[in-house]
Amino acid sequence: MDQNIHPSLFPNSLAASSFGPNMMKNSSITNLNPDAFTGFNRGIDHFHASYQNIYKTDQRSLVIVESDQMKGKKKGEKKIRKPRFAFQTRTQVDILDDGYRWRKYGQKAVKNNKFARSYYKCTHQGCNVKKQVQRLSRDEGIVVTTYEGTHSHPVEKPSDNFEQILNQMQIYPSF
DNA sequence: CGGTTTTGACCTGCGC
DNA sequence: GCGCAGGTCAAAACCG
Repeated sequence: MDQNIHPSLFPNSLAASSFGPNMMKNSSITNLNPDAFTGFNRGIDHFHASYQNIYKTDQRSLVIVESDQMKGKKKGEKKIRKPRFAFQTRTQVDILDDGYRWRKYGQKAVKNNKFARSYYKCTHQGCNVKKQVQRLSRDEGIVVTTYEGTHSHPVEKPSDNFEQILNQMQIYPSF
């Protein structure tokens, strides 16, 4: 699997639109630690991640992954390539409020993981953005959130900024 | 009552 | 083809 470090903070606008613009404020690169990917990759290696960055904000660590999707696609070119972004968060809270409204539509047990993965869809009409949330069993303090698709509408709760989101998290010693 | 969560069934891709 | 793993559906339960 490729493990190229992507040079830019956010390669394109998709990241910001997926996470919500407010979530990106106050983020900055302060550390890069490839070792942190080991457990992360084990969890979602079927995504064929090609770019991986670690972002640290305050005491909490975030991982941003831009990934290819559907490496082996069929001859019919009907498959649309949707970008997927994942980040991992050191938190004890599973539900991270990113400003969008989500409806849970599934939950599956993951192999080699004692925690289940949850599947969510954006409830806005006509917006088929999905996300999935999964806690690593090798490090219960880490939650991986994966976004797929781009929101076709503005954030529903613009008042929520990144600081408020961080306030929901528990401070852990990083790495 | 309407929207959301839960949960087992169903589907699909992939490796053997 | 079969079985496994991941992803989705949908009916029932839940909840404000």
